[in-house]
Amino acid sequence: MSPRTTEQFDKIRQEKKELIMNSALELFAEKGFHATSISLIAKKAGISKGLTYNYFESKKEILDELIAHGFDTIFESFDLNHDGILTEEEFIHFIKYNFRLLKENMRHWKLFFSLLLQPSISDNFSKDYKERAEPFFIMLYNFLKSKGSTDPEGDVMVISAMLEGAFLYTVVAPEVFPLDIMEDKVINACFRIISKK
Amino acid sequence: MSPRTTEQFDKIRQEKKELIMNSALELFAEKGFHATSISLIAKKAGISKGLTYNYFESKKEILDELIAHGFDTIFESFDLNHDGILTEEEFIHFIKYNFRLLKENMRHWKLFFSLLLQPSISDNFSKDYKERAEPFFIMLYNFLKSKGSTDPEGDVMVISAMLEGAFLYTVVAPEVFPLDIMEDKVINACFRIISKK
Amino acid sequence: MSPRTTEQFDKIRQEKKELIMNSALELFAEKGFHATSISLIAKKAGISKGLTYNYFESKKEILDELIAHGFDTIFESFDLNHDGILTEEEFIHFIKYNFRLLKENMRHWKLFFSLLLQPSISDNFSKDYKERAEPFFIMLYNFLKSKGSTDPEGDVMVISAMLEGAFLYTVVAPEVFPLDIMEDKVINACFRIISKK
Amino acid sequence: MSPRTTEQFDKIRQEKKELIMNSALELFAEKGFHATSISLIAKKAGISKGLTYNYFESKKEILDELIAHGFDTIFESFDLNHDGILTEEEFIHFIKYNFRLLKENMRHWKLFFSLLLQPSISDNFSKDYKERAEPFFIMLYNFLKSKGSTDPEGDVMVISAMLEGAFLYTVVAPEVFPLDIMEDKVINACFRIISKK
DNA sequence: GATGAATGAGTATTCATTCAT
DNA sequence: CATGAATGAATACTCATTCAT
Repeated sequence: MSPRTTEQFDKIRQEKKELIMNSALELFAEKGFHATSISLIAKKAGISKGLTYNYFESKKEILDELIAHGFDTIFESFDLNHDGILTEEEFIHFIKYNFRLLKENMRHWKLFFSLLLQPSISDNFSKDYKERAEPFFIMLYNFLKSKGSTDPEGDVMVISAMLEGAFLYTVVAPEVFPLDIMEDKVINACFRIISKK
Repeated sequence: MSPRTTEQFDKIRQEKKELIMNSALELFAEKGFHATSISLIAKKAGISKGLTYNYFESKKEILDELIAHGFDTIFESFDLNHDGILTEEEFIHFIKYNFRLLKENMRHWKLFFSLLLQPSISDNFSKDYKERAEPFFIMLYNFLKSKGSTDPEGDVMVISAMLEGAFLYTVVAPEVFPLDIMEDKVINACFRIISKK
Repeated sequence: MSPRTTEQFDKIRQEKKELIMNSALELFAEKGFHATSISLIAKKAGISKGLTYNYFESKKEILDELIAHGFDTIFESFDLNHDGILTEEEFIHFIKYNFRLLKENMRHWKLFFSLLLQPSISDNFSKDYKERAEPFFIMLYNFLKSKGSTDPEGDVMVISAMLEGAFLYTVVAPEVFPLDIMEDKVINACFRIISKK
Repeated sequence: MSPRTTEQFDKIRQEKKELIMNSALELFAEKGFHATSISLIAKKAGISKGLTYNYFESKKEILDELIAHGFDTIFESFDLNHDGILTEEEFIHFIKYNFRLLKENMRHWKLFFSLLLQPSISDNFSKDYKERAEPFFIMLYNFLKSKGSTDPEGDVMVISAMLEGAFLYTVVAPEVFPLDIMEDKVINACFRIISKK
């Protein structure tokens, strides 16, 4: 009977917000942004349509927060403060870590791929995405250089293309390209690319 | 006074249909199927909304014809009746040929990537796509085996992932990943993967 | 090679016009005026959409001419210039004659019933219909009076209601109410109504 | 501040649904199904177009519910559980009762007549209608037999034709065939048909 | 905070009608 | 006379968003 504390309210708000975002993420990833209606999101979240607008200004804002949150989940956690040089073991760990992130955030990735392909949906998703991915490329570049690559830039391109392609395949046709198998093959191929100069 | 001949009508129909399909392809590729309205397609084609329905039963039918036509353009021309073994030169030619196809059909590819990510838009696009791509994988498999690959299946995976990723990058961020540069890097990387056992 | 005479042209025009009207009648009777498109009428007539407008100003005009022609067919031919008194035999003939007209113009009747029920389609169909039917009622009235009816007006009402109902049933459910059987029953019932005062 | 209770919502829904159905019935009866637009229904009901779809899936569904409701109103209330034999008084009451139902549901009848004439609008309206009318015919048949009719089937036909015709006249031209007058004439005529063998 | 009724702008689609040939 | 491409207004229906309760 005692009034809830501010903290409790905040917690409830936070949880409800996440509930909505999760529902939205699943639907956006599966059906696309435009084909997903607010009604559907609300229904999936088990709340009323109107309540959605208590937490988000618009459908677009849900997407924006999903993008922001997805970036944080996928890239931020991706803590690359090693100014130093990666060993081979660390590189392997790095690739594996990325595959694990993919596995855990499949729907984010699916959404992100869609957004990359449809820039009109989210104005500067593409730009933000590139900025976020930057450290990844730098790290890869440094690693390849340290390994003696004579064309580290080109190697970054092909390796990240391979990774991106592997991710896309995994997201789109997981039954044909199982993640765990892809992972090993990709790591192995990376080393073949690196070691052969 | 006298009505147009059948040939004249056929010509008009042919041309107008292509006009509509081109407009639609560009918009579908750029904004996505759902975000593209018939009005917009008509406006881009410089015709009235109603006329669109003189040529296509529905918006979905435009997409279906685009898919069919895209498949033909991208895969059919892709004549892989080499039962024999590819030489290295032929392999290089094959990769280059694919990059050329990509270059010429950028918008088809963009559309196709989108459709792969949103299966709900076109019921069995995904299945059809896989069927069409099959010969490609077989050819690659045979080539890798002929080159003495101890894991041709795995190599097919990583190489096609690299190609797919390169295609995706090229389509999505051509300014960062220029097609011509990618092409050379990819060919080079393929050989490094192959030769190193 | 010799140019057709005016008469030939008129004949062709007349025939084509009838062709269109027949197609339209069938469709209007079956699907209703609004649910019948000009395209469909043209297709059924085996001509082009545009040509229809060479013979009729509008879809509405086709209906108007059908109504006019239907009136003529159903009522005009119905030559009741007997100022004198009908014998019983003549009355029987009269009823039979009407059933025969119904049989031969089923679709006109179907259309007319529809129009009676939807006055908005044809502005004064209802008025015209009543005017046309007037002589019929008068004749019936005179006949009943001559037969000694004490309430000829009332008898006109019930007998024409019975006829109208029989017509409606025949048009709407001919399998349950076969025309030939209805005919005998109705004639018989008329006499029972008349003779019993 | 607190949201409406379920009861409040139910009441609103109930009332608004009836409002829409009443508007639709009036328009369908007057102009026909195809000539009545959703806009018009909404305007007549004093609500927005969109709201209509909050209550009905489609225009067709409005019609279906009107038919179902009309059947219930016209036939269900029509309690003919007399397994026994009707007296003449009961028969008179029965006819009068039917005229009263007609009077109270004029628009339903008008709509139903239209639907009978255009089976394409509602797939099995005709079948359902016949099923619903069945008990009526059986009752009439039994009554006529009990009165010593030598051709009860034929008498059912002509009497129901007369009733149907009277209904149609009343619906279509109430000013020429006033319901109350028709009623007496019809009852009277029925007895003349029956008593005369 | 929570509900769902209500709105209005937008979307795909149809169709009577026009018109160049 | 004849064709069918072309138009534009209308129609059924959807959906993000607002708001009274």
